[in-house]
Amino acid sequence: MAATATILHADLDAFYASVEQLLDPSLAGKPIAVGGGVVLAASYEAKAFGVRGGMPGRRARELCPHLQFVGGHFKEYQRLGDAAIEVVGDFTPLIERISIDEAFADVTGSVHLFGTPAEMATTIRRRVRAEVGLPISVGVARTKHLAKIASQVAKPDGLVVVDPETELDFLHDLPVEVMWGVGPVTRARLAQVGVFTIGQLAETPGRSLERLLGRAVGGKLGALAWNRDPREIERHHRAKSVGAQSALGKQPATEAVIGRTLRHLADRVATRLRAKSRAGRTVTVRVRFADLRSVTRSVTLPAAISATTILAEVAEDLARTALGDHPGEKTISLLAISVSHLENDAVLQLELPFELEDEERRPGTEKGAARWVLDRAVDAVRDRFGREAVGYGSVALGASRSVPDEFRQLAEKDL
DNA sequence: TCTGGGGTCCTAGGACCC
DNA sequence: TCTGGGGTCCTAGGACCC
Repeated sequence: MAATATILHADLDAFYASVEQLLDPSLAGKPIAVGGGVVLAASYEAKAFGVRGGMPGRRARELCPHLQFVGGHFKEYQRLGDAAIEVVGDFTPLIERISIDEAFADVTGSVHLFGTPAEMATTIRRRVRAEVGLPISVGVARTKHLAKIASQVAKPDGLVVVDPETELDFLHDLPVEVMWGVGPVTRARLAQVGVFTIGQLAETPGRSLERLLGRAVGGKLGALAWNRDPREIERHHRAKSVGAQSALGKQPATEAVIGRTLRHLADRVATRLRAKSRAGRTVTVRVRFADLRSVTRSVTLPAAISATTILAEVAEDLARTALGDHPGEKTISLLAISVSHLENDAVLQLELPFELEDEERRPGTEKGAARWVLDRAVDAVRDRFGREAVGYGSVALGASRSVPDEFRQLAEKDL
């Protein structure tokens, strides 16, 4: 018989909002939201009124007139999130952190040291509350997927252990939307064929699911409905892409607006690439129009790049192509740049041949190398004196920055 | 119910190669 | 010149997650 794994999923409750209530006890027990224009996180007291993350601030206020908005203490989120996950790390080195406020842990080999999984989970919850000051919910099960569902069911501030003997009983009464990978579209498609619970999903033939949802999603959901989840803990992932985006409200689709915004975004993306000693071959630009429809254009270069000016030029070309294909669109509401196909060691890429038509873009040529060296110099100055100390003339975008830079950094999934 | 930012994975069609 | 089959890469779009 195969050894049965035990996976634990730990998830801090209403994380940003709980941190704010911890930092300012007068907020405890009250409906609060972190954010302003958009709700980044809502306390459970606010959730009781229907306030949800991602909701426009105005809508949230309508639902909950006494809702109190608080500014985010972003550095504290990082510190306290790290501290909580470190408590989990005291029980096993096999930790997979999936965001600032949640992690999987494989505690299969830890039972001899720390007792049953239920005892470990109880201790983790008690210690996080005592040492960090925050509520955390924990799910324990044989698989990652089930552990994750268990922690959702446990919220707020609870613990759910799924006995391997009764896991299908536990799973099959739950609605399909608690599953990983079932969002609004998939939920609606399943509802159309009368599938609302995971049990009903399990009874649906695999062929039907694949026809309805596609091979990958259908196959995956069918397996998960029977709790066949082969995934193991992955301790470190490397980012596969690095990107940045900027919502613009409504702006005219002019060269000036697009150039300024893309240079700013290219600066952010390229700086982060260089900081990680990485570079990428594929550049993707997304343009969202006023009606929120969006198009993407991408190009794969013969060699990886991480220089700000080169990235900006490639991005501007792509944006021009995208807009050229939609001549009727005069207003844009968002621009984004993403770099993928990442390779290590940006320095080495300088030596590779490069065959873009434009001389200056060649990383292997003198001008390309000079740009890269200039970028590194700018990076170094910023490291010492701050990011605003020096820029490319486009960094002072400032005007409609609805989300603070600190939040952007939290959203960067790396590590 | 039209709201942010940073990501991952999948699909489908076409180009190109053997 | 038509025909078959398989594989890889690229591009565009979509669904989903935190």
